Amino acid sequence: MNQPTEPKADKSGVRRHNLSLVLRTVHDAGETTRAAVAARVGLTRPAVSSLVEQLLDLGFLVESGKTFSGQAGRPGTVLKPAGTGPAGLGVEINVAYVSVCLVDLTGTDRLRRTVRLDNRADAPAVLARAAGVAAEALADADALGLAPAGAALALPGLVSDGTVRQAPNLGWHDTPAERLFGEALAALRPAAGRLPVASDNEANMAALAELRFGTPGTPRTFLHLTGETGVGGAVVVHGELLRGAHGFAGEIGHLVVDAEGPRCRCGSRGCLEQYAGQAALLRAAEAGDVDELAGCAERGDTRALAALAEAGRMLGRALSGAVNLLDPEAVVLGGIYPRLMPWLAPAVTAELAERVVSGLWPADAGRLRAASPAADAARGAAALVLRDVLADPLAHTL
Amino acid sequence: MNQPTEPKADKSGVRRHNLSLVLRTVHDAGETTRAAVAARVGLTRPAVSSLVEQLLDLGFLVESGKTFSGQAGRPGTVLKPAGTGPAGLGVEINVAYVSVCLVDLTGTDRLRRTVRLDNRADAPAVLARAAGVAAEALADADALGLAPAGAALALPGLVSDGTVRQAPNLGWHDTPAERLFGEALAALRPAAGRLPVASDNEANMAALAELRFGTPGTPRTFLHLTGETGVGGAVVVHGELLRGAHGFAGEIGHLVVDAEGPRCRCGSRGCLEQYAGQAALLRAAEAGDVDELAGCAERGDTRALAALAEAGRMLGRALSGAVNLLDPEAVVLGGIYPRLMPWLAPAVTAELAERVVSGLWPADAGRLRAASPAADAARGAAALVLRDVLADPLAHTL
DNA sequence: CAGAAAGAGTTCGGTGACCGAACTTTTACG
DNA sequence: CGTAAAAGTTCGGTCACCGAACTCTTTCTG
Repeated sequence: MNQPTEPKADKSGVRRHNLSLVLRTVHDAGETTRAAVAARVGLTRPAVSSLVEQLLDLGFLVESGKTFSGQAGRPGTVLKPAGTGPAGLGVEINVAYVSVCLVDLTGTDRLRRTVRLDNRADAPAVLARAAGVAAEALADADALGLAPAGAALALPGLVSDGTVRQAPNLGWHDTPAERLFGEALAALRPAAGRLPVASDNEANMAALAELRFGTPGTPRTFLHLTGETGVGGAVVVHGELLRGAHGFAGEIGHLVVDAEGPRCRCGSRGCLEQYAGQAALLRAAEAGDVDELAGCAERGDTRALAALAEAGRMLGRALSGAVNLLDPEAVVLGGIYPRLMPWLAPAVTAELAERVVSGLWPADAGRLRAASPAADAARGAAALVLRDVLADPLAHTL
Repeated sequence: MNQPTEPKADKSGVRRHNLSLVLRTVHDAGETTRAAVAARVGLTRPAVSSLVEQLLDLGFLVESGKTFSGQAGRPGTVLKPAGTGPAGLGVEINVAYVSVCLVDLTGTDRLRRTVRLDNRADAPAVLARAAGVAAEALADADALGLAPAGAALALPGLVSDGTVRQAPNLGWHDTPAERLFGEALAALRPAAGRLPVASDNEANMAALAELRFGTPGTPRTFLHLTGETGVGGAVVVHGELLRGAHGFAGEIGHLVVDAEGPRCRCGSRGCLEQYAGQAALLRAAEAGDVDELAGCAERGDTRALAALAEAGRMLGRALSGAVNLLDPEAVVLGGIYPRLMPWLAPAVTAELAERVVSGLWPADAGRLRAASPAADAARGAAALVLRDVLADPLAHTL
């Protein structure tokens, strides 16, 4: 009985909602006019005018010239999301690097800073180094005319409530990452002291990036797999991340594909990760890295092709379960998989076709797709911040 | 770009929202007063008074006496959901029976009518018979002071957009069930002509029933399995059914537990259903029905115990995948399983403990639970209707 | 090259829904 | 019996949107 009931509605709530609605409408369209927005969302033109005026004042939108429709009638004033002002700071911390980016409201990557370093170390130290990189980015933000509205961390592990519950690849355990990062950043840049910090699993962030920056036509309900050392997964339903009860949803890498298979570090046996993770794949193909593997496959190396086919079969098997359970419109493969698609896809597709309840997976083209190269976890993290801004622009002012 | 943008907010929308909010608050509490509602939802007392007055007028709430707090101060007027007026009509159509119930706003089953008959027949005929049973129930509704606000069908198959895409156990295929049922009902009872008809898969309806009528303390994010001829599944996240892109989500029965296992009628191999479905279970235990199976198990029959242990293992294996993917707070087993829990649960629990990513499934008591006997699909269907009423009481008036 | 038509945007009075302060009603307590 | 406390109501104020009427800018028409 103590769950926080959904909030009441009152007139200030109406205003907030409609400000967000108008901002998101302009954002989705890229460019529009007041009248077009009004027609789209069902508000009257005067109401939209008033909302737009406020959004202009606050720096979320800019006017730029007039439309040339060729039609009769007064041309409209073009509205666009502001390229200056509110921005999202995305910070990806991975085993071998930290990558930071600043993305503005138009969705363009205005600044990117990637530092290769070994993060399998003491969590506070790693987070302090990441905060250092972020601080450099923030130092440049002013010159770019950007005012970061928040920071988000993409982390390789189970994340809930701002804490990394476990991240085997980093050797972290119950690390309050948001707090540590926030404190380190505030120490380096007092001006950034009040910057809200969010965090999530890198697979979720990558999925968010795909949603926001992926190739047009990406559906809004999909499964996203990230092939890295292990196999990360995320579930997006109707444009929203499915986080589950504790924020751990999406662990596709530990779906069981062979009950009696090899022991996995998670304690189970025969997890997908043991067949389709980067480590397993390279071992089976006797290749040193993914480039080499792709090269071997291109040259028709039997061992490489067999390893890829087997990995594809296992991916398909695990995915068939996930598809039966979640009924997505598409499955998106990211990380190392896009490069290996030609050799993985046939086995994946075959397995899906055989194992998914019929009707649930019509063999349309494009239901199995490679992640967009533009969609990395750091940008996804920035998108998470921007999503908050779009959801309640007023909250990100002052 | 053509997706229906979320609706604008305006003042009439505020009113609708707050009417729903107040109604749901009273509903959740069972009994309250205006002042308590105001404190709970954050509206002022005058605002709540106005909203309550309208809800009283419309017949959604009733006043009943005064509170006796023993405290100083004027006692409050007790508010309750009306036991007369709006009601939900739930209709479950299964292989061997049709069950209809009328549930009022207090959540009590006011009328139940179950007819055993063989529904493996021509869909229009079956739906017409079901409409007949529903019409009888509606005929009694007046006497009970109930005004059905809608009907919902629980159907054993894949349902989307009011149509049964496939229902192997009934032999249906692309059957426009909502329309057929609605037309048959209108023919029998012209007064019910405008009754909106909804429909969903019976597993989803059962999950909804568990959510609404289950034992108190049922979490709001859970997996629900229904053991019947096959194995149905539903996913509830934060109190909402997860339906997926086309409405087919939740097919847990076809998760693969043994890639080389027996062929399933879905076309795949080694689906959970082949091990833990009623048919498979009875076959393995050489029992005629579930009662007999439970009896054998009670007497320590080795064959029965082995069959149950094996089914439990397979259930656990499939569930571990689903838990890794969805991070629920609990798993609820319904249908034939509650009766078999003592013999199933150990194997299920063991398998979950081994295979779920650690931390994601702490071995709390009550994370694996039997469905409440009060939660059947017909009541779930009625709950679906009532949920709509609670979400927008004004829409169900005229 | 007027004049009409059309579409974008603004002005302005109206309305509905909630807020807040003050008021009334009802109970308990000393 | 007076005071305190809580429930519920009354009433004026405010805010955000609506709708009709208006202005402004462009294209089309004869």
